[in-house]
Amino acid sequence: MPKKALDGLTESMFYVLMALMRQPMCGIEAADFIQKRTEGRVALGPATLYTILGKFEQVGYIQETEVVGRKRTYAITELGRAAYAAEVERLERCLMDARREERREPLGGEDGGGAQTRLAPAPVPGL
Amino acid sequence: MPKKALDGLTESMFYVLMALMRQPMCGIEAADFIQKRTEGRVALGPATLYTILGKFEQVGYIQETEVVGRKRTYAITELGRAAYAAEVERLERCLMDARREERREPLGGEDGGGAQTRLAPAPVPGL
DNA sequence: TAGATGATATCATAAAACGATATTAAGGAG
DNA sequence: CTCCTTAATATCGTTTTATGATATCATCTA
Repeated sequence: MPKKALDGLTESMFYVLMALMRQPMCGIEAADFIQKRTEGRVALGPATLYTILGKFEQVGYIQETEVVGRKRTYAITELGRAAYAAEVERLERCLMDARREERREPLGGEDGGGAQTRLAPAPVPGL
Repeated sequence: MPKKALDGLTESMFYVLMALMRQPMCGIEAADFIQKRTEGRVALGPATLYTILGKFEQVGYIQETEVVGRKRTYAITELGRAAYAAEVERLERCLMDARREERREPLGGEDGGGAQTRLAPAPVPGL
């Protein structure tokens, strides 16, 4: 979700935080965790992985806690936990909205008198 | 999610499809719908909106069904419905993984004998 | 001294987001 | 018909993220 940085995480970012929620670990360990937790569905290459770790350290979502040789261990911060929680909520809201649509729940807009979406002819299934 | 185009929709894209799932409509109507359905949480500007509509028409997620003056009405296609359904599933999987983590469910990796994630000291809450 | 291995770092390119601004069509007032 | 307003779409330019490929660097082993 470009432009408004980190307002709404990408899937990769979300899983990186999830990994560090579990326990402090290094980049490779996080990538391994993600692959296992998602059963292979999500797999981060090194570029994506370290780009995200760098960004997260910059903004204070994670913190380096140990360096052994080249291996850097990161722990999630309070700010990072908050971002993770916010992201869970965002995902839940998306799904909630989807379910509301399935039920064709009416919209609750400010005014309610919008010009258009008054539930018309019904979606042509033939397309 | 750049690079691998449209593999995993962005939030904006997801809601555009949701709008057209409801009924065929034009860009502005979709934007209005989104703002109402999300209670203002998601608001697309014209640039984002028409970029997405253009892209979606290119890849066949939507189809122009009517042009009245400058107003173009779009309908979702079968391909678009499939993409929407896939996205719902992706979101559900993300949340499922998050819930599994909360419960500290063990990972079910191919081998199970990964080097690291053996659930260690417990996440330091002090950070 | 190599060489293998584990881990991180960077480059270059593509995709997406989005504010700002421009363009265009239709309809109404005079 | 001409001018103005309004609704709707289109495009520019910049920022942010994603990612394959490749490079670097530390540690261990022989």
